[in-house]
Amino acid sequence: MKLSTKGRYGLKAMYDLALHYGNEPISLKSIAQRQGISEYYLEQLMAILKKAGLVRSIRGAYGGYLLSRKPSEITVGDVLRALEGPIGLVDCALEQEPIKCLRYDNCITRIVWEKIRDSIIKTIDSITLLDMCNEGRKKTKS
Amino acid sequence: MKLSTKGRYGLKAMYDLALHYGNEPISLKSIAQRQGISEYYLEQLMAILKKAGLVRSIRGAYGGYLLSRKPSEITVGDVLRALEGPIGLVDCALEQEPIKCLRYDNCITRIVWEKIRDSIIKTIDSITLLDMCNEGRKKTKS
DNA sequence: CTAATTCCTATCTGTTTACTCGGATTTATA
DNA sequence: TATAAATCCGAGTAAACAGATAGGAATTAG
Repeated sequence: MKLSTKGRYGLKAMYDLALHYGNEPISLKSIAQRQGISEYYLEQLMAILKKAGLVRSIRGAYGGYLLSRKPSEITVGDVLRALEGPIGLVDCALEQEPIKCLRYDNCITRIVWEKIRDSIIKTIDSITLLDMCNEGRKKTKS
Repeated sequence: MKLSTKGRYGLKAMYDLALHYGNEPISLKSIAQRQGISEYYLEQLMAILKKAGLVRSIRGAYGGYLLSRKPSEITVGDVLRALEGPIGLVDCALEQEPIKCLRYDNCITRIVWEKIRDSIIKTIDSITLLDMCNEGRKKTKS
């Protein structure tokens, strides 16, 4: 039941961008260094996030990445869906286009997976990048 | 964010055993056939469930497996923990013995993973095998 | 004694993950 | 305009893992 590094690293990177929201674009290299991630690998994740419309990029010297919306308007769910695909612990209980096996209609375990999925969705859709930034500020104060 | 077949198949098997609770032991072969699972593979899962104390076995002809407690006293969480290990989407946010990286104390994303984990835990610990049986009865009636 | 069954351990194969690399393109600035 | 700093793009790879298979020993009801 583990998340891949896509989701893990991706949220770190998005949080990093959120902390710098409003300033100049942030380079891949600096994000990778701060967050302890392989730069080359992160590059691929940013491409996915860009395609999903969560970040935009500026090429060339002094270029980098920016959030394409305010931190308050990007949820953890947005990030995870972009990187990990539709939410769900099993293919027959994905939030979108569940893959129906032969036993689909009579399957009781499926109902369990759907309940778990819904609790995950409720949580990830309720946390924004801004929430995370505020949480971070609380920490450094104390 | 996918569950392995351990958890998937394991819960199916446990549900199957719950449906037959109170009767003679159920053979691996019959569970595998009803649930559409490889018999040999299921064997390994049952060994894990047995070691975890969730089922007991009777060897020899006409032997098989039985729940070691009443369906009302076994939760989905019990089954998943036995088969998948401590709950958590990332190693630094496991419910038991989280693996602390260097950034552990200052890591904000970790807090997110913990919230998701807690919502999963709340759900899986609130559903028992009996609940699943009742759900199944509802379905066949309608 | 026989057939049915669990128990135990080992092995295999395909897929996925996480990462690396090389080079093309863009662009701010000196 | 030259240069360095970036993003962009596609390919390749090693290790880990999932899922399954197999063979044979031990147990037991009939």
